[in-house]
Amino acid sequence: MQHRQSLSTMNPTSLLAPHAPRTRRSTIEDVAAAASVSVATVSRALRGLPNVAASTRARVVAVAEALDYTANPAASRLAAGQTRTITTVIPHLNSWYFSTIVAGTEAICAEAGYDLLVLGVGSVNDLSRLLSEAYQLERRTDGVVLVDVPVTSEEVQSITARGVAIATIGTEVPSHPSVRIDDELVGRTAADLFVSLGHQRFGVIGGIRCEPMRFEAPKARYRGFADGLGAAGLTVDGDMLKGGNFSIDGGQEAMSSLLDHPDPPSAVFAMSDEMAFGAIMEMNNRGLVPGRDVSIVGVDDHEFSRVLGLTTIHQNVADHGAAAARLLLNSMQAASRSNSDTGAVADVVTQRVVAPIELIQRSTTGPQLL
Amino acid sequence: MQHRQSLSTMNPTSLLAPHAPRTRRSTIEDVAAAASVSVATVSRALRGLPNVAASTRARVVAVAEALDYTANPAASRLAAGQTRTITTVIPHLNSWYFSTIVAGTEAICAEAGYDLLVLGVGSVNDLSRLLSEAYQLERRTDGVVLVDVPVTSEEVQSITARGVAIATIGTEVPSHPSVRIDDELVGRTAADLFVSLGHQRFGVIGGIRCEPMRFEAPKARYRGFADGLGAAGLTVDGDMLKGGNFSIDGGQEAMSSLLDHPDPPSAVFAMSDEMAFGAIMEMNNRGLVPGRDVSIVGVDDHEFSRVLGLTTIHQNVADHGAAAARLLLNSMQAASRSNSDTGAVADVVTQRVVAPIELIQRSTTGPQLL
DNA sequence: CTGAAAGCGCTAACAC
DNA sequence: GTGTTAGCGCTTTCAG
Repeated sequence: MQHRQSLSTMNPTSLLAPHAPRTRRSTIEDVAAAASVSVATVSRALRGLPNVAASTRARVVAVAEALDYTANPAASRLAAGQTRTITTVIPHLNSWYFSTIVAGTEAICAEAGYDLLVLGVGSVNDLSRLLSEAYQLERRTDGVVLVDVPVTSEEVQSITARGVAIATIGTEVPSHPSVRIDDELVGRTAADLFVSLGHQRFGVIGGIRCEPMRFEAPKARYRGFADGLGAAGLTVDGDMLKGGNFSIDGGQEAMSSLLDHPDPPSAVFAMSDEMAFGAIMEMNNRGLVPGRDVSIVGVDDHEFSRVLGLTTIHQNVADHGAAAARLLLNSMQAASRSNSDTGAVADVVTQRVVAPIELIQRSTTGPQLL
Repeated sequence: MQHRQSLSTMNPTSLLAPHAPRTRRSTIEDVAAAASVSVATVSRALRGLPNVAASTRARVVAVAEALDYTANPAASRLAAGQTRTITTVIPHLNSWYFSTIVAGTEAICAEAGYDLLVLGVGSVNDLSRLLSEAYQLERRTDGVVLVDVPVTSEEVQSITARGVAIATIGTEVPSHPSVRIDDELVGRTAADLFVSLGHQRFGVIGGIRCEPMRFEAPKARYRGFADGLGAAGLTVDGDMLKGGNFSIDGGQEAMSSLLDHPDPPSAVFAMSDEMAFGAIMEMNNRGLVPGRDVSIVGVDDHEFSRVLGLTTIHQNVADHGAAAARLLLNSMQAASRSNSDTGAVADVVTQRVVAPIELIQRSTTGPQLL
């Protein structure tokens, strides 16, 4: 299969491979020829490497532009062993929280010239598929953003051993960049609010249910909530903690069982807005008015929260996605520098950012009556 | 840089390229050697091509499995000119409608062993970036799913000319597979509902605003709505059609101006649930009760619609994403077959599916009072 | 049905 | 600073 020759000797489209482009693309050789330099120089010039005379670089860049030349990604990947692709690994795609994160990540990747691969890991098996040798993670991506996916240190090991960079959102893993919020503070904020409103009987809708609780966030939020109440001499009953599965339906069921309790709560802390929505639905069904009969606070500041007037603890989710992408890119860059540098690389690689949160009071919280 | 040799003569990790994997991967040559066949045979066997003895194939497959071998995607891409990647092109990532579609598409791609690239095209310029020669669309993807992105036939031309397959969602382009709903029927359904409830004064919240209306759906929905009313001898005032931008805020503003009208509507057709949510917010602000003071119907059956009790016209968005992915995959397959076949390929390539819709009555619609 | 060999388009030593 | 050259790991003619 000799493209060049067939192109010059016969109908160019006749015998090409099934999916071959119908239009001839310029290659690095074309640019080299047109700029009267070697392909190596073109490669260096275009990638901004040192060891290229400014004048040469300018000429090469100009020629490349004129020829609409860009390196064939497959070829660079094969030759360099890098993919210029990063991958977001997410539990569900169809939830506001996750898709907003992806949006933030996508923006940064696009800006940096990286492709973004999206990988849903609904069940735990999916993660192991990703980690299996056969999947060839390192040949598909230079780095992964793990979004609220719990990983063991062996799993992290197995990823880094392949030369794939890691950043996490919502969780932290040792010696890798991460962005998260202070989940204990989230819980404490909710508690403080309820305490200040004079509530005394509390319910919590968390994430726990059947699943062996591998997620840290719910635990931390609960801890913060209990601590906050404790500071005011108050407590939550163990049986007032219900699992809501971070879904609307789960939130509704949890609220239902909370309200069925002989001594129901006057204030409910839902660990996500979506669960709070379900809880509010259940209140409506029972003719209860949020903020009057029962107060409820959520977490996230989902775009619909203001529609319902939900009091919530805001976090800037899109920013988290973007920030994690930036950290990941930085760490990859630092890692590659470290190979040429002499030894000790600064731990820019291990930045942990704890993003701010903010209580947004709307109408679903009010003072304890009677 | 001779990997093989350095590996056998020295510390394997010492002189590798910066990002080279730390663990040696098996290559097609390893498999060939272990199975005592040529690399060509391995390649054929593993890809299920004909011209391989069943016994040979079985042996090769077994060996490959034992060695955890999978082809290096970059190498296959370079050699074959196919990427085994498909790309979803979407206006916004952070909206329920779009992210749900992506979720559906992702599932199918994963199943088929394709990678899924996500490309946001917020503004129109982004589309032209994708189409620019320099972006090398065909070297990044084998096919694109255009989700509600309006394209001219020149743009379609430019994509197919590169050998990239196309499928669309929400729109149709000549001779390419698509999945959409019957937008006129959507409008008519809304109209019929209002008519049956005895309403006479109508408002419409559509997508139009400043932007030159390139989108077809809003137009078709409006047409259907007007037709449906017409069949009952009713009409919509031209100044009762407001642009809501398909966003919550837009819906709220639109509703606000509708209600400010001297003779406000008793029934409002919002072309998306999200706009309906904004509209309901505005009603709440004014102390109006949806379904009693003003009826409103949305489109989509967004997951929050049931929280608000919104009457809406349901469409199965996740299915649309999956269906489009399947059609795209099929058409790509058909296209590659057509190169080896003699002539005429069936027009499986051009399937258009019109997905069903369903009216879901909840509490935001009620009979006309007084 | 199978093997040999020529690329795909680029990057990275290594020499000059 | 720049050119030469040897691969990266696969696919695909072309012979047999």
